[in-house]
Amino acid sequence: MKTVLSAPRRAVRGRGEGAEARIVRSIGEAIADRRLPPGTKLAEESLAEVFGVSRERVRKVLLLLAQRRVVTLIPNRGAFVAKPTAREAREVFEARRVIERAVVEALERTPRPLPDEMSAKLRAHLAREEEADRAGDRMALIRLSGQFHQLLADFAGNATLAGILADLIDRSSLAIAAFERRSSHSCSANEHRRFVEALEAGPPGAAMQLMMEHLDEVERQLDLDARPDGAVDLKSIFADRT
Amino acid sequence: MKTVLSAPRRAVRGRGEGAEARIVRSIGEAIADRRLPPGTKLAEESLAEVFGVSRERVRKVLLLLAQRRVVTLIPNRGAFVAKPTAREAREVFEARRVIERAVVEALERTPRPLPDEMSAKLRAHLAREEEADRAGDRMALIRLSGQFHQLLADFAGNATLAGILADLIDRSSLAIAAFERRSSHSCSANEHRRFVEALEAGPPGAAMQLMMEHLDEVERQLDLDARPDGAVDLKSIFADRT
DNA sequence: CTGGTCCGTTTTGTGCACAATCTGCGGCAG
DNA sequence: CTGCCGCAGATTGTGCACAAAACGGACCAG
Repeated sequence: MKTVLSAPRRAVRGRGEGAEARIVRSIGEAIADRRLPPGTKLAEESLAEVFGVSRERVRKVLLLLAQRRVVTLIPNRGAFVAKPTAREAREVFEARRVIERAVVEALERTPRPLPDEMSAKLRAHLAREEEADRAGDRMALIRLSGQFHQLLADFAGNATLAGILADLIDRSSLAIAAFERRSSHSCSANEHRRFVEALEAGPPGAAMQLMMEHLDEVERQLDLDARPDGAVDLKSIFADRT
Repeated sequence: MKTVLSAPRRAVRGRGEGAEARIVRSIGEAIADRRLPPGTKLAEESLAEVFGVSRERVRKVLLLLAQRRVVTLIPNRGAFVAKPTAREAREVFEARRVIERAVVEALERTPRPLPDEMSAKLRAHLAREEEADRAGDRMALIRLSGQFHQLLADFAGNATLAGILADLIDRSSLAIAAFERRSSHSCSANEHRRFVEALEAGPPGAAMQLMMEHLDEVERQLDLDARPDGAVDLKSIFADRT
């Protein structure tokens, strides 16, 4: 008699091998999309209910997200969507410039014309961005904008760097959510298209130039001198009083 | 009557707020020092006993280390000291070049002469490296070598980048442990001293040049064409057989 | 009205017990 | 002798129960 074949047990709500990865992605996307603004409390019980898993699984997920600095864990208080400081925001953008410079350098080293697959994926992505732009779907535009940079990093061929950049992109979203000016309307789609065109047919260095300006532009649209909502730093306000 | 002041409860073995951080550091250092070579099994029960904490705390620590790619978690098999592939090793060194280039650029932008504190700390560190070198204390030399790069990153003033580099340095240690040539003797102390001298008094760009050569040299001392111990890639060996 | 204390409720933290899975060894059929 | 099956022991995974801590409102004194 054979041992009972272990029946595949996937259908159960929220279980299985990749359940944690799924929840991490789900929460991560919600944060990147700004559906969960910085400072939002992430109660374990609620999340467990929403995703149909046990509380300890949620706890594990929150620990992972905290490691990526996307959520902040305060002992005995719980988990909150991270609210970066102005300093941290600047550092994140600086780090992005450092890494994306290397990404673009790698891309500029690939022989022209670009491989068909790369070119096709880039153009398909641009199309989706412009589609979202026309439709006025701001949320989709934000997500796609991040994915564009991620796509470039993937093509650069260094998975380690790409992984680091992925975190930084998520944290950029957080910084933008925390410091965005009321009036700002980043037309990333446009700048992305110009970058791809420069990469495919521009003179050497043109793509790099555009990318650096693009990143500067995104950062410049933030109001990094203002304090993030409700987090007035009393210490700095009274620092020079006697 | 006031509420009872919460008595400090630190003395208990392994407990308290920072217990996990302590264990993470402890295991991290052991790995960086190569006392725990790649592939070593990290059994939960044993670690719990060693550090005098419960198994679930160890479990949490292992999850954190896994996130940093310093240990590998295999479902239902346990935790092992990570054994990087040759490709991953190359990627890590590439990523280090990218980040440390930015670090050195920042350092070269600081006005000369260097601030006293920076200069003093660098020289103190060099002294310790040379001391370890003379004493033939290879383990200390390895640890100090990593700390040197960490020190530079801290001075560069971007804590985010410094944190990313910290992970990469740990992973470099793993790569070195996995791929080091028998005969290699990296005289990092020497190269570090020359770098500091160039940074303090050399012409612009000299320090950068030395740092890039130094990183290349470290990577070149690895045998990245050999397979890591015992992990023969059967697929590639039989790839061209019919 | 202000400030403070107390206490019930809610939320987070931790240990424990049990379930699931893997590993190694011994026995047995061919 | 070889290969396979199955069992025993050890190790990891997960849910649960309880402990600890924080929040919020009520109450009260000044």
